Amino acid sequence: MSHTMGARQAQKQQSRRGLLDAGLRLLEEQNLAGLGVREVTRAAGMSPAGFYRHFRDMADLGVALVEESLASLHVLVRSVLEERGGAEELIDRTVEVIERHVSGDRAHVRFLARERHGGVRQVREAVAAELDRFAEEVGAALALQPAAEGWSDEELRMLAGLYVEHMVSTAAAFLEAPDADAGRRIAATARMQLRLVSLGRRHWKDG
Amino acid sequence: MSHTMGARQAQKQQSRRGLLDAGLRLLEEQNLAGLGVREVTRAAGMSPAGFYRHFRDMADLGVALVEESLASLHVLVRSVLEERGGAEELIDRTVEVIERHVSGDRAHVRFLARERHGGVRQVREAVAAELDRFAEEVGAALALQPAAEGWSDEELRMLAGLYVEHMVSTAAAFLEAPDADAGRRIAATARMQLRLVSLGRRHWKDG
DNA sequence: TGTACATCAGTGAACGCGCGTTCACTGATGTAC
DNA sequence: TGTACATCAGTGAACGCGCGTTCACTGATGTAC
Repeated sequence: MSHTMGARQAQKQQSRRGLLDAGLRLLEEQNLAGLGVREVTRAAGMSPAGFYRHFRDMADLGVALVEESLASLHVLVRSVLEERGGAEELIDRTVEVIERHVSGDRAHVRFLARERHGGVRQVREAVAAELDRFAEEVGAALALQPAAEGWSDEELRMLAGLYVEHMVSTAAAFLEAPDADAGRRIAATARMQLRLVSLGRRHWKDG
Repeated sequence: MSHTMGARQAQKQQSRRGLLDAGLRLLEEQNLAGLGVREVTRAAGMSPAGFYRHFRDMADLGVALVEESLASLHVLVRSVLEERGGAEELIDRTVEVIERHVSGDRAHVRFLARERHGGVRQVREAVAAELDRFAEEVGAALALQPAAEGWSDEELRMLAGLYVEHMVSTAAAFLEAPDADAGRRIAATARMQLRLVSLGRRHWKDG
């Protein structure tokens, strides 16, 4: 990954990207478990044997895709958490950011949704581990807010989990939206749901 | 399905069940898209060609599994909706029912979680349609509660959607729980989340 | 009840095919002097 | 800078294998009389 990379390494990186991109594209319409070495190399314009210079097998390629999928999600979460402003604007921005992310990086989001409960254990575990890290990150950010006064770690984790789950299922819903109108309805629903959660949060320490 | 079924039809039904059961078992560890005709018939003790007396192809078998998976989920939703009692007991019972359902019908629940965003369009659409029906059913039940006074249809649908999503993700979490202790933590978190949603609901019409 | 014919769930063999993986290879890139 | 050797990403052919699907069949069940 160093910038002092020889021509050979640079070419190898490029081939690897070619395989990952071809895989990602093919995975929009099928499962990782059903994806073949020959299929990916064909789509990437490489001979089948070449695959093994980059990955041990398909699961290995899958794990690499999880890593880059979640790297891009990390950017999203950060940008939501760094938002400032009142609760309403924060909710609007959050839903906007999710929608934009899904439309800008469809393939990665679809891959995550599909393989999160998919048939390849290593990949499932990689996704679960990363989502847990998100929830932690979100929990840490929540802890810094004044509204979190008096909340225990457990309570913060539970709230963070609720937000992460909501984010994931909203993203999945956007993914399936057949047209712009459906997208608008999903966004409206997601905003209301976040508002309801926000209300619950505000009154958590009342009763 | 009539009780006046000849021996021939009864045997055919039994073979069909054998295929469905074998498929369901194999699908605990892999995707529908990766499941083979030969694999299923082998597990069911039938010759490969026999498969075609029952299903057109694997997607067809998958759709049949969605139907029975959701029939069993329907029972669960009904039993939750028919609960009476205070909010706290209702929440406790809901989480209990979900946990019991997951441990009693693991294979069906896993199948739904896996194929909901899986690689077979027909199956994905069947699952989505059924989950929508659930949300409607839940919404209709919510509308009958005194707490729903003044709520618009849209608001009720949004709340029902939140509950259904929460149910699904809680079920998926139970599925992955490695031991009883993890199960207890998941249940505790789910209860708190439902309590928070319940609070939000109570104050929805305040502001 | 008995007989003759019809139905059809399940069989077993056969087909052509694409798969994952291996192997010795080639030739461009890298390195030592 | 030039030369001789080493490295190694990618090739193309080959392998054995299990796949989905078809087909003519068998024999138990169903039906008509």
